[in-house]
Amino acid sequence: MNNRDDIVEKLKSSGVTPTTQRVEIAQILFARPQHLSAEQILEMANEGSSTASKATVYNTLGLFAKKGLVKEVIVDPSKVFYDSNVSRHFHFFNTDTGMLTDIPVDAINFDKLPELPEGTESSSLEVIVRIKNS
Amino acid sequence: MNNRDDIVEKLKSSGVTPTTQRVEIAQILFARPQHLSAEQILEMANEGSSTASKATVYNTLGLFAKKGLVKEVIVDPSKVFYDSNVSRHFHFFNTDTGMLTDIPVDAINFDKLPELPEGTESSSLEVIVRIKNS
DNA sequence: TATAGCGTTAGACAAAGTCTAGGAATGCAG
DNA sequence: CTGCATTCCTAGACTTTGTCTAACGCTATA
Ligand SMILES: [Mn+2]
Ligand SMILES: [Mn+2]
Ligand SMILES: [Zn+2]
Ligand SMILES: [Zn+2]
Repeated sequence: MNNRDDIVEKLKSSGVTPTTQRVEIAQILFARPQHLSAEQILEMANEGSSTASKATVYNTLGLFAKKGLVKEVIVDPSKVFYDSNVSRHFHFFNTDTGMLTDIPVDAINFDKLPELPEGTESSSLEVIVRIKNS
Repeated sequence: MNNRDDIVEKLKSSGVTPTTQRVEIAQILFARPQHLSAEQILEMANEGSSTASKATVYNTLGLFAKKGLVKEVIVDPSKVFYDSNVSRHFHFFNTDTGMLTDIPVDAINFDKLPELPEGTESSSLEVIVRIKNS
């Protein structure tokens, strides 16, 4: 999922018109499974010759999230992380370093889960293990 | 844990000097198990005759969190919730309403948990079930 | 009464994110 | 080709949550 054409296809098949800026941002995100903040993506998008404005980066990340291309991870009170790994998994968050790392889905097993409140449906189940350097 | 004297005792026994403002904020929080944002607490603290500044509210919440009197819950990208229930439990977060509700500890059971990365120790294990109205 | 230490305060400041209004690109219809 | 509608992008103003600073208050102790 690395070259420009694959990315264009990926966007199209999610119903996202592949504009220059969106493809650029997608290339940054989908280069590998990773957790990036909007500000990091903005900076990376403006390193090479191509550019993208702050508004476009935020709009695009919002759009990608809505289309299921990335997942928002909310663990740091000061910024949202965008996760290019949308398969089911969990997270370690190191509060000393601010680093977010994956916990593979099979490293955790539930043998009991709660019933949802009346009139609601689940949109995600997140497990966050907060860690610190010992 | 409701009258002024109990609260003063609770603060003292956690090593927190019970100043007027801290007692006021503690009374708001410990009236019942609840999830309040800093802005809500600031507003509530300034409803009656007593007052507390923004800086003091944030300082106090940070101090309470450090002393284990409240727990910060990070689920909403725009604000931190302070949880006056510090016993082990988990959360539903309704993304439609912004409401945070408790999941009792015994409603979830793990039969497998991940090993921590080298050189780290766990400071908390959070489960957040994001829900929406159906 | 002097001094020290801690706590509180107003308001400036910082950082993440949103919004607005206009301009650029694109894709048709005439 | 030209005009027009639609979608997208953009700079920069703005909002919100939270932090910081510098001065001031309060209390205890000598
Ligand atoms: Mn924040
Ligand atoms: Mn935010
Ligand atoms: Zn991840
Ligand atoms: Zn709770």
